[in-house]
Amino acid sequence: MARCNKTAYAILGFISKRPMSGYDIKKVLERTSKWYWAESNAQIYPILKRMEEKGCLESHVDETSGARKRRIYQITEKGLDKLKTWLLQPVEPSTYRNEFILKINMGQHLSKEQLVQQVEHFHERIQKQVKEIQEIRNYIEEEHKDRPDYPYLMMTYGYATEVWNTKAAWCEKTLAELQETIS
Amino acid sequence: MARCNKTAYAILGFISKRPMSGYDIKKVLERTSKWYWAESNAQIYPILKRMEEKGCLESHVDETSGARKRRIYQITEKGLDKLKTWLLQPVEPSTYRNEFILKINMGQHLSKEQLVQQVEHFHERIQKQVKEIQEIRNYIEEEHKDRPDYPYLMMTYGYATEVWNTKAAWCEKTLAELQETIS
DNA sequence: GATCGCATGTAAGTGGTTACATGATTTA
DNA sequence: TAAATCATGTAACCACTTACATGCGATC
Repeated sequence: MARCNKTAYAILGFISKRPMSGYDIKKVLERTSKWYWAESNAQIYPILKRMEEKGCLESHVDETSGARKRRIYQITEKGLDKLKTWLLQPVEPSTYRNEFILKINMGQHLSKEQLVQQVEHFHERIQKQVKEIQEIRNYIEEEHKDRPDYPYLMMTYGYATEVWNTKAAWCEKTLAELQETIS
Repeated sequence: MARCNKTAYAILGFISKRPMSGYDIKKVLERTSKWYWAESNAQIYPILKRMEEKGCLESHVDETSGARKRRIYQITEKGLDKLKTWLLQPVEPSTYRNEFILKINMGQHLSKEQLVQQVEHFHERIQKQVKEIQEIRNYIEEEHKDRPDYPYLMMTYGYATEVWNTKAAWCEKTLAELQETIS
């Protein structure tokens, strides 16, 4: 598994939940998963084609859909096999790139006020994300309790809530510390 | 700032702390920063060259070093200006790619035992990282209290400790939940 | 004299983003 | 009829990784 295209497996995984078009995948990712996985159109469409050629997906055109016709993809036996094999592989650390922490690390080159601004901006972003995650979580708890992946969705949203809240708490603590040294 | 090469700024930032060779940068990143920033040699060396051409860095060969001679880079006025300008820019969300959470999300395709294995493996990794971070933090607290960036290092290690501990706690909670539903 | 660590580097290829093109249908 | 939304797609370019090449000096 030196170089397995994770994006392809991600797409396979989302389609395994229900048949979808490329457009659907983009929407679903944006709405429910952008805090842990994102894709651009330029990735999605070529991968869908490639995976159909390989026999991991099959598709049909949805004649009932308006506007331009949608091509709906669904996972095949072979695709599901491949997905399951991948899911079993232990997750090895990939290169982290935390630009915010990098900038804090270089804090000596900024004034206290500038640092405070950076942290406040990050804090606002985190809080917005916490809110968004909470909203989707509530929606799923109310409308999708019977989904087969319901417990796993709750696990991931639980992870997000706890980790993001910790980040927010760190911001508050750090801002308080910075405030003290300014005055 | 549509497409500013963050890697270049990261390298500039680390060199701003003290003059270093490409080799040093790699070592320092690996030892102290790999939990939030990593680079490969194939990135570092060409970027060093390019930034010297642009006048952001200047270099000399260290004649005293054994083996192959080391080329030491240090930041210029221009480089420091560029770095500071970049540090002021607010950090916009970049595409997250959390393979572990992705796999948990697809948990319906795994058996409980397989899921437990995944979480345990992740847990071990997180714990190892927490320990590593703690070790470097202690080392810096004991040996580098007088560094100008000391308070900023502590902020970043504080962030790491809290966030990673939250991840570990989530693993423990999740494993307990999974254990219950198995037996 | 083999091997390890220091030190710098490159070729080839993959992965990914940005920005744009296209065109149909619905809504204002 | 203009604008928005649905829907699919591509060209060009940049970022990044893997794997390897090179070669010196110290150590075993």
